[in-house]
Amino acid sequence: MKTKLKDMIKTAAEAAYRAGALESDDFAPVAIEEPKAGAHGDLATNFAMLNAATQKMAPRKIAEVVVSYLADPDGIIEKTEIAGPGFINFFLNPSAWHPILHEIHEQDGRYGACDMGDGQNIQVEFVSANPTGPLHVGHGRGAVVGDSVATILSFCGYSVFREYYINDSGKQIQTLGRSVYLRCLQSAGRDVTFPEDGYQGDYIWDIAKTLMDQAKEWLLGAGEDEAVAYCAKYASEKILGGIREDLALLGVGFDHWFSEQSLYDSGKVDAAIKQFQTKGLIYDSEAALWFRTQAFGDEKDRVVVRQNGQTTYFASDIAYHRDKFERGFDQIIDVWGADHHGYIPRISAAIKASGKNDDQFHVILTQLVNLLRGGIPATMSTRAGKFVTLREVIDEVGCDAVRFIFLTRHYESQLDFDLEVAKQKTNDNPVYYVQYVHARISSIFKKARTEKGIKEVSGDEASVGRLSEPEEIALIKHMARYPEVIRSAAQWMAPHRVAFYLMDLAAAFHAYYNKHWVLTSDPKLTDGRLYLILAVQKIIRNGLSLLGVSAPDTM
RNA sequence: GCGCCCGUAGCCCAGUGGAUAGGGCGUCAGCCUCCGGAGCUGAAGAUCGCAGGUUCGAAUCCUGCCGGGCGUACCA
Repeated sequence: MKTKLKDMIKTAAEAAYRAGALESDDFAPVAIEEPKAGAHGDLATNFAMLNAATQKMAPRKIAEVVVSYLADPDGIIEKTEIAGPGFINFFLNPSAWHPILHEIHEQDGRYGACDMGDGQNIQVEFVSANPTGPLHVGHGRGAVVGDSVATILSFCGYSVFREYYINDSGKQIQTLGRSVYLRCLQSAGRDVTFPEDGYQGDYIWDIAKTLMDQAKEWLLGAGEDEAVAYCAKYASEKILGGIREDLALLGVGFDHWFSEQSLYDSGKVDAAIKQFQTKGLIYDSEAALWFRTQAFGDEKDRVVVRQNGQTTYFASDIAYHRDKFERGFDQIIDVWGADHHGYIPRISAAIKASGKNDDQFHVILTQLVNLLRGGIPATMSTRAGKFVTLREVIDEVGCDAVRFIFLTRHYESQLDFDLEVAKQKTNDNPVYYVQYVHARISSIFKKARTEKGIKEVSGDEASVGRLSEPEEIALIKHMARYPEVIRSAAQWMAPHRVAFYLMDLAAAFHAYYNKHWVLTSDPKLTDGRLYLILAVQKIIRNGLSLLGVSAPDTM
């Protein structure tokens, strides 16, 4: 509808210029918006104001000229008004909105999709939590945001690849192995001290017990290095398996789980360091190797190989991000917790040093999550010892509610996640409000079939033409907005826009439902209304699927 | 100190330079003879942190300040 009107305005302005009524044909792009106040019409444009300078005319005068040259072959405009500083307000015929319904039904699950991405290969790397402990609720936020962004981008024509980077190498895995090993020794009654930097959680005890059941003799007899290495491998695989399960429960899956260790095994870390060394981007100082990140905008240079000869996490990350581009991705998106934001300049520097443009690299920083129970911080858990795990939250609250709560805030605002609120089935927790629309419509159709004997909905002109109630037109107008909401959600990588849209649509539906009867004694009117609410249901289902939330037929 | 994010009604949050700043919770007053009340209608409630600036127009852009969070490793 907006594009249609846009074209009409552009055509009118050009016609006015040819007729000599306007001074310049250098027009600003036409922007159409929906006025907040109904008295300002269905749609409006600030076209006249934007062009006041180039036309050297008063905005209201320009508006008059444009309106007088406006052609409306389809008769969609009921009337126009010039208002305020020079807005042109359009009041449309209600019937002008009817074709939207056919569009929705024809495109069905693809309604709102677009080809914005033009098939570009885009990689979304998210979660990537170290396999040294269970996921917590903050990881859950990154998982849900990353997953939903990926789904939306895919819906908008990008070829999306989801990836999880496993930090299965280096110091923290060593520490994990040592922690497990020491717990094994302790459980065998050996008097060993457990270091402060070891992993304290109860899950380490659980793993140690399992290991002792399986290989007690070997563990206690083997050399320490060998035993620690074995424990590290066993524990990290075990924990990673748990992480996969937790994410699956959240409806999050990946195309590839990328091993950090594989970068070392294939020599890609060494290769990256060597190549940057020959380019003079890595230098030797104080017995360590430094990357010249400062030359690319970082506040200081960063170490890639430490004095002790070990590479840093940054070294493998350089290799990893190079590898991403070598695999042919046009765009890469990293979803990180906000506590890693200081890492952006150095990764960005590494990418620029590799000859890539850093506008091909985008970081989504999800702000931290405060877990509460009834308003009180719920940092302590009865089971896991240290913190409440993501798994416990999903088990208690449910996947749909967890996802929706994460997606009803912009990822850049901090989030208080209250377990008590998340379990409530009130409008404090709007996932149910939206799902309820879907279930309610299913229920109406069930009733239509069983009690009215209605087999199918025709949606022909005679029935759709009966849709003239203000609430009906409001619903269709709302649904007409859906495609641009999706586009903006993709453009800004902001799934919360979809969530808020769905809540608004749900409100419009509930209001309609409360005021008007769908299953009337008039078959044509009933058919039109069923056609209308079926469209609403499709969009609710469509939108929820972009958020990874289910659309139940009964609740 | 420096860097990043956030300050919008009692509380939680939307808001793409546009007209009278929107929802939800909570509060108050109402709505079921019949499609699911996990619903609807109405009311009260805001100096958009503060002060400047940019322009026809600023919650939105710029500068400074004040709050809060996070970061500032040869940790990950």
